[in-house]
Amino acid sequence: MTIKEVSKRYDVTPDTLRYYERVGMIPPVHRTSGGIRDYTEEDLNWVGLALCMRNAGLPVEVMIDYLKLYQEGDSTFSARLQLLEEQKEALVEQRKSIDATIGRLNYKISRYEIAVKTGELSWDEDKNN
Amino acid sequence: MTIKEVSKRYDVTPDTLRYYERVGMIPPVHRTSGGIRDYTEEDLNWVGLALCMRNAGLPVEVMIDYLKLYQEGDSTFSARLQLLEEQKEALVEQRKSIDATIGRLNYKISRYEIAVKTGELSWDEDKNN
DNA sequence: TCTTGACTTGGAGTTAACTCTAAGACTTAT
DNA sequence: ATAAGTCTTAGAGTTAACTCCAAGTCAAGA
Repeated sequence: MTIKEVSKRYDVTPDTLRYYERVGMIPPVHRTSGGIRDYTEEDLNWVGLALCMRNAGLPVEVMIDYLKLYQEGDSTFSARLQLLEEQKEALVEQRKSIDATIGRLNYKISRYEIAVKTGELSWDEDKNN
Repeated sequence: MTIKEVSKRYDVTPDTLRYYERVGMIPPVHRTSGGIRDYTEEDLNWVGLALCMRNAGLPVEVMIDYLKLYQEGDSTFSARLQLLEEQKEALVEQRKSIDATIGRLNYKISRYEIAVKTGELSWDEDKNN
């Protein structure tokens, strides 16, 4: 599969795919005899994992570290487990922040819905309008 | 309340507080006669709102736009409502990405827990280790 | 074979959000 | 009243994560 096709399938630019490979977020991608990238299923799985992590907001550095451990072989199982647990915890924390903000936005939205109807914003002990 | 105290209360640097004010994420903060920042309750509420938004990952630009609308007065109620709804939707989407990644991490974690015990990683139809 | 368009690389440029620096003003304790 | 420490500003510097560019290579059609 060409870089163009992969970029369409995952909705990401070819530049980003080359960047991920260059910095070591994914292993070197298979090439044709002419040196052109030809993604295998396994390459695609790595791309999918990298994008999943990035979409959730985890740093590029985390995937680089994970790939390094992976490439060092079976002796790094527990290090990989620890890395995964730490990143999961970071995401759980991030989800808490998001939920808190959604709650705050919901409150404001309900007040603005009324404000739009009545023409005035009701009094609020918490003055963040 | 001094910038130092505010920075401790919200666990953020004084530089960041000045930056938020400078770019217009929060209104100008009250000053002493000598020109030194002296945060009022209302100033603190704005700081709290700005940090809440930023912690959830919303861009600085969003808070700047919101404050501009706020400062334009009552004629912007519906624009503010729309902005808040859009940002809430963005957060709901972001939470979905996070949940998907947590799910993927949980699966990997469970496999690595076994791998650490047995010394080998069980076969996986999806090859992202 | 020649042209056209996509691919390659190394390296430079961009954007967002801080973060730091320098030079000077304010405040507090002696 | 003076020294030490904190505050002020404008503006430069940093970091993460792309994103773009130039010069050249490769592949497919006329």
